[in-house]
Amino acid sequence: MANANTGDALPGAPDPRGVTAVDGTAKARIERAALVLFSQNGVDAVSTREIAAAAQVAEGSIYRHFKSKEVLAEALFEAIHSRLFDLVETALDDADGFEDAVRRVVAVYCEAADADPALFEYHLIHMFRFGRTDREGRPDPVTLIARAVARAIEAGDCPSGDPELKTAAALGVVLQPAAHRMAGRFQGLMTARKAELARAALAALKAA
Amino acid sequence: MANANTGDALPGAPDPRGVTAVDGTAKARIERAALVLFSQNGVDAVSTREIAAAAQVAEGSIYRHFKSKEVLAEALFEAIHSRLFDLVETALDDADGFEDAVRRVVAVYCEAADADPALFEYHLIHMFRFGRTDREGRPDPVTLIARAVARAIEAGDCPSGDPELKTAAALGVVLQPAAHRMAGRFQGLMTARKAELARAALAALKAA
DNA sequence: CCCAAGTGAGTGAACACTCACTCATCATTG
DNA sequence: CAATGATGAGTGAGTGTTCACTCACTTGGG
Repeated sequence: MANANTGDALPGAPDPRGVTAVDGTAKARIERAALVLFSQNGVDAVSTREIAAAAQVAEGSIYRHFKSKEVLAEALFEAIHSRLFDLVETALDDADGFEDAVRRVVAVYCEAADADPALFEYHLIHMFRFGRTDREGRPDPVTLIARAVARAIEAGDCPSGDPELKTAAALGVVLQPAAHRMAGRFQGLMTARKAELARAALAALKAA
Repeated sequence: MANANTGDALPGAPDPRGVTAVDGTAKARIERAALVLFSQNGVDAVSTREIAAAAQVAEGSIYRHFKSKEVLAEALFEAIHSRLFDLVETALDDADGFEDAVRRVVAVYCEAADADPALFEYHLIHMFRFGRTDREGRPDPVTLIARAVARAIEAGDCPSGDPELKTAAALGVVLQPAAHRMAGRFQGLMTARKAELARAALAALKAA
C-alpha cells in the first residue's frame, strides 16, 4: 500500500515554467513517463523497459519506488482519483445552490482535462480497470456527485428520478466530449466550452 | 484484411434459445470467447492460451481463422462498429423529424447495450485503441450522428452550436450510463431507461 | 483420396522482476 | 576536521516464465 498517494501534483505536468520533466527526481520521472505511456498505449502494452528508457533510469530503479508495475499503475490512478475527489468536494461545498454546483463541478472536470491531459486520459481509460476502492472512507468523486444530486431532488431543486442515472447522464455530457477531444474529433480547450457543457449537463439532469 | 467482417450477428450472443455457445463452429466459439475475455480484461491481458481454453479449441486453431491476436481483436471491434453503423443509419433514415431521430438513435444504443453486453462493453472500452477507420467509405456511427446534428442545426430544428460538441454531449448521456451499469452502479436494462435518456439527450443537444 | 479444419508440442523473443553491486551523502567518531 | 561506516537510491546483467505464433501432423466430410 506504500506509494499510494504521491501527495503533490503529479510531476511533469505542464506548468508555468513550461517544463515537461526530464529534470526532477527519478521517482517523479518514472511516474510521468509511466503516465504518458500508459495513457497512450494501455498499462499492459507498456513494458518496464520502455518506462525506464523514457524516464532515463535503469529498469531496476522502478522497483526501488514501486513494488510492481501494477502498483505503479494503481498509484497513478489513485493520484488523479483523489485529486478529483478533493476538487469536486470543494466545488460542492462552495456552491450557492444546485445550478451553481453543476457549473462548478463541470468546471472542475474541464479544468482537470486541460491542466493535465495525459493524467485525465489515463483516468478516463482506466475507470474500468480499477474499481471504486473507497479508501479511508473517501468514496470516488462520482459517488460524491450522485449524493449531491439525490439531495437536490429531495430539496426540490431537481425533478425526481434515479440519482445514479441522472448523475451518469450529466457526467457523460462532460466526459464524452473530453474523450472525443482526445480522439482528435475537435480541437481547443475544454475550459472554453465549460459554459455550454454546464448548461447541457443541467438540462440533462432536469430532463432525465 | 481478411476476417474483417463476420457477416452475421456475433455468435454466442444471448438469443431466444438462451444458449451461450459451447456449440457452434470453432471460429464462432473463438470469437465469443475472445470477446468475453477481451471485454473483461482488455486485449493485452488475455493470452491466446486462455482464449483457446475458453473456446475449447487448440491454440493453433485460432490461427486457422485469424492472422494474429490483434487481427482477431480488430475483427470483433469492426463487427460491432459496422453493426452500430447500420442501425444508426436506419434509425436516421426512418426518423420523422429531429426529435424522433434522437429517440430512435438513443433506442439503438440502449438496445445494443442490452442485446449483447459483452460486445457493447468491448466497444466502449476500445473506442480509444482502434481509431476511426472509415472502411469502404463508411464512417463510424458517431460521424453519422454528427452529420445529422449539423443538418438539424441548418434546418433550424436545433439551436446553433458546434455539432461535434453537441453530438459528444448527447452521446455521453447514453454511453456514460451504459458504462456505469457495466461498472455495477445500477441494475436493470438500458432499454427500460430509454425514454428518460432520449429526453436528456435532446435537452443536452438543445442546451449545448 | 483429397483438402480444409483442427491439433499441440515446440520456438525464439520479450516479459516482469531480482540481486549483487556502485557510489554519493552525511552523521558519528578518534 | 579527516577518517569511518551506515544508508539507500541507482544500476544493469541475469532469471525463470510466459508470450504469440509456427509447423508437421492427424482427421473426417464430400
